[in-house]
Amino acid sequence: MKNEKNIIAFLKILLKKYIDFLPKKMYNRNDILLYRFNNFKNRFGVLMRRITIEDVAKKAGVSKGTVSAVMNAKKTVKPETRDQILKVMKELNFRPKGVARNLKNGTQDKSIGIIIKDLNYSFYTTIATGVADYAKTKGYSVIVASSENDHESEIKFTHLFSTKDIKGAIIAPLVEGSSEIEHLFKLKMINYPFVLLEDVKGIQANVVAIDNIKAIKKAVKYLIDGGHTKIVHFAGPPASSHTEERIEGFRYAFSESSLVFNNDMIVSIGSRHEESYSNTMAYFKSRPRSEYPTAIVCFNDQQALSVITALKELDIKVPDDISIIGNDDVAYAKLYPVPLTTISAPQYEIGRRAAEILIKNIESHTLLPPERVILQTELIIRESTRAINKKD
Amino acid sequence: MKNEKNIIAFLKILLKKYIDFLPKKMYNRNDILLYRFNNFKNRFGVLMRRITIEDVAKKAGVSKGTVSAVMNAKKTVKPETRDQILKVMKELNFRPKGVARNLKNGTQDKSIGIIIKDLNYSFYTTIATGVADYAKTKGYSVIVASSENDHESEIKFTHLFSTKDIKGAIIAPLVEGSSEIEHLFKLKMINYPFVLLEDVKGIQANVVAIDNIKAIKKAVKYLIDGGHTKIVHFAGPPASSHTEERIEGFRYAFSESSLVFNNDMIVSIGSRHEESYSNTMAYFKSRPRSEYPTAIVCFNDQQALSVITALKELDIKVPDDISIIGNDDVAYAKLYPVPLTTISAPQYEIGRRAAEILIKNIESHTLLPPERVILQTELIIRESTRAINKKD
DNA sequence: AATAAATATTTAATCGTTTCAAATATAATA
DNA sequence: TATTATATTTGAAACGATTAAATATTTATT
Repeated sequence: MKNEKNIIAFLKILLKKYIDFLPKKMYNRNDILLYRFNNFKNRFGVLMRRITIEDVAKKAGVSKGTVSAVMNAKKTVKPETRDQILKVMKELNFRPKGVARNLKNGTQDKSIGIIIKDLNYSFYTTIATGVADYAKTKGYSVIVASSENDHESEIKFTHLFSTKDIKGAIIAPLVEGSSEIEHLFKLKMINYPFVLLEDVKGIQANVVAIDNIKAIKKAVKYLIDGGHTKIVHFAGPPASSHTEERIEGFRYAFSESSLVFNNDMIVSIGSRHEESYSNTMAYFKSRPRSEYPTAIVCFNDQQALSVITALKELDIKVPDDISIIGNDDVAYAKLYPVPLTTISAPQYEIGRRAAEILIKNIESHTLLPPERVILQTELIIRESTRAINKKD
Repeated sequence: MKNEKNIIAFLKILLKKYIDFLPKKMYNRNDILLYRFNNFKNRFGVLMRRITIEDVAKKAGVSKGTVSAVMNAKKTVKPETRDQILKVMKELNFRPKGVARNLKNGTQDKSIGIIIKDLNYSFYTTIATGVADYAKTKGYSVIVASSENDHESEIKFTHLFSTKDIKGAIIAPLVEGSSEIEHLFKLKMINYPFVLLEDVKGIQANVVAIDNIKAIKKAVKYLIDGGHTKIVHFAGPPASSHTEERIEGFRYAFSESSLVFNNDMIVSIGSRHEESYSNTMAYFKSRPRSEYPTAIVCFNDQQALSVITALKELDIKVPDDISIIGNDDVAYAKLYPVPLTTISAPQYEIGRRAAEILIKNIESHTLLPPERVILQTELIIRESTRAINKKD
């Protein structure tokens, strides 16, 4: 207490010096102080004792038990006592610590988490929906975390889940280069149940994934059978194993045909709209019409839409001049300006299966051996592709 | 222990009776037992003592401290001891309780939660992205929960967040009828910081929202100024206050014009694709061409797309026959078959502001008075609307 | 006024880890 | 062998609430 006063005094001095760093007059003087105080505390680890139920009890002149009773809406508390306690709680801005509340009689609520890569990409949110629907039938709530393709975030979330008594996690892992997977090993050590949505080299774990390689092979074969010879792949973001596998599938398809693969057929254009749009523009502007491909296999539907938009701009007709194949079959792919030929992944099913395995593991008393489920994709033919019959 | 054996014996009997309910031979005999056991336990509340660090310590012949050291990767543990402990942990399938781990030295990680209504609706995921981006600058992680328009889920999630030491929550509240808001009062009682994304009658809290009424008024006025007289509003899902406010705005717009409003102008068609598509079909098939409206103000862009799709099917031209206005300005609205005229809501900004207020509250030592922020929208005119000059 | 019954409050044990000073074992050195 | 340094392990005290049992207080009943 006394120490706290000293710190405040000290801070007042600091404030005079650093007042200009404050966010524009959003706070009144008092709040400025507290705001700074918090910042300072966080930055320099000056610990301020947390307000506990005991403080409230003392100030209100009752026992901890009574305060607890108020918080839990027990009807045994006399109204006047109750009011007094509530008042003190407000005054002290008392925030009971959730974990402590649940320590004694382990919380009832069952919940699992899913870590996806991109919150605004329907591929992942559809998976999450599959997870949520299945989980609900088993009485579990689902919370979603998105790493937004940041490996550090992924680590943070695995830690968060496992320390907050979220019972298990489904993870779309970021596998970059030789990939840091220490956090996954940590989970394994504490027997924390989890399911991966992509294979991760070096770790034995439950996996539910799609067969990207076969998927792309199918798409390429369809184009080759349709008479296409000048085919390219517009690849996705570098750090993704989806990107890698799709490239591999593309390459692989050629080994089974009479055409030969070469590296110029892989064009990395990303999948964010602005990025892939401008990369597409650049690609076509930098080469003569005679060198245009007749077909493009896109990384995903989102990217395909950007490509189609760019092509329209360039006055290249789809599919007359160039055929386009997407990937994912998102909900609105059939509504594109040109209804999109694409590879449909069973996103919802992925989520469902992953949730199923996860919950089985959560509820098992013994450590279960890892499972591996690979789901197949389907080529959905719409209007963005056409066969070429005249060889040129 | 002995009791546990009895239960297993009892279960064996039960099993004989209910063996047919088991999932198709996925488990070996032993697992079947455990699987059923868990089910049984959950269903009838037979509590099986949880495996604790003490069990591990005892079985491994060491103290709790040593086991803890292993779990926390301290380097002071002799390798053989470590291995032995890890082995026992696996054998017992020991899962340390997260909350207990964090009890002593309050977890470092700072996290906030957001409860949205629909994980697959970009309006909300964009808000969440705004939240996440701002939160990140303050060192907070964000987890997302989606109520999927289920009020019970919303309640569950508020409880989940507050008891898992998620530091605060941003909530897109479901306000149905006279609305159950007890859970929000509970949060207030424990001074749990939260921000609402819509006004909720009867509760004083932080709110960051958009001005739906003004938004729709603007849209309707634009149509009326363009000479439209037969305007209808395709309303959204019933339980949403967005739906209500938009209807109100629509109605209100007429009171400021020379046209008169009547209830037939409000058509409830929902916002899920299948639903709004078929409702649109039904709407037009059930009336003669002469009674078609010349303009439709849609609940949101998603719905607008379904409507446009249906109209195409019916061979009604947009905007030549009917003008369409959306709502939200989602990322792909400009790429629609007919680039969509729509009302742009500052989704990202909503998220940012909400996060800002939330974190300010979290970090304040005193209880701050509630804030209310109403953000304005903008009418984005594209190609799905046109003016009518000939009066008919 | 005495007693019983109903209400309200306190006390003390408890949840399952982590922490860290002290104890002990082991290895290195004189 | 005794001494010192180093490596391991132990064990009790936290952490911050909840809860059942014990106690105190008020109200009702005779």
